[in-house]
Amino acid sequence: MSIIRNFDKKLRSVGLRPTRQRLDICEVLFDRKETFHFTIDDLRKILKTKLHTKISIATIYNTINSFKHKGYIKEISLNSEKTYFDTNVTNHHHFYNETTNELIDFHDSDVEQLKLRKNLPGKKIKSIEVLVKVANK
Amino acid sequence: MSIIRNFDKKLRSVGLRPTRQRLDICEVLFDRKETFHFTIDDLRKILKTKLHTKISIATIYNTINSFKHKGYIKEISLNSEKTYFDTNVTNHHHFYNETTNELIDFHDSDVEQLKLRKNLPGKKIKSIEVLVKVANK
DNA sequence: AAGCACTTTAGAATCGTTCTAATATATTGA
DNA sequence: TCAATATATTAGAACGATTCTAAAGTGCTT
Repeated sequence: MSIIRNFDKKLRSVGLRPTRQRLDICEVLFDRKETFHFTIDDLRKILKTKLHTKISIATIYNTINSFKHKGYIKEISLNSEKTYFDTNVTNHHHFYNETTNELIDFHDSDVEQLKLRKNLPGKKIKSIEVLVKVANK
Repeated sequence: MSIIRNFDKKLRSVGLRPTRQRLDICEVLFDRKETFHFTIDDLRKILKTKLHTKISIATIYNTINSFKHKGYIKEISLNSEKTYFDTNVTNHHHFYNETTNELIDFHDSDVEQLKLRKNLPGKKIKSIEVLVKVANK
């Protein structure tokens, strides 16, 4: 059972046709052990240089937006010029290195007791994200 | 001692000349009891409709960027099309209502034990921000 | 009041992202 | 297998927030 086959299923199961472009993007995003943080431009460069595949910028945006809506990736809440995405969709948080623009994961278990004392009546909590900004000493 | 006088001092103390434009912007941002969350466009509208003052968009951006660098306001880490600023520069966090795009403060004391177990050698922590995304039920 | 530094301004430029509508590809059903 | 239909891709235009440019205006010092 090839990886391609898996991605094929992964796409079909959420109603997306497994096109060459989407399979290539899956390969970059999901064929790896570690969490992957990326911008659209990062992804575009990897597709070009590592996979030698040319996908139009519109398709890259379309695909990434689909994947986000389907829950395969998530957008990181962070104010930078570019939007960062994360292939790790589990509950976790980030260090953001302002010197290098690098993102590093940390897990719920790395924070003590993230319990809110305040609640908002009539609202439901969608997510809780912690962002720790750091700089090189 | 007028408010204008105070803003005059506030500006001079960080090396900014108290121009009409900057004083008008100070009035909108700082002449209020509550925390103020705003986008550039919010500010522009208030200047126009409430103060009946016309300030070029370039000046609004320049001033807000100066105020940010001087520590009089801060930018909120949040991925939305527009950048949000906050006149509350103390340690605190935000609820972001995705239904209404509204921001609501909550304080350090509203979160239990925000202590990190993980640390990054060779880095210094600049800020810790918690963002709780909510939606209307 | 003159001179200099700083500030404001309109409009152009930039850049990330989305839109458009024409072309191509995948899927379905006969 | 071969249309017919639905979905996807694409180049390039458009958009929108923000920054840049360089010319004109203002505030401050002497």
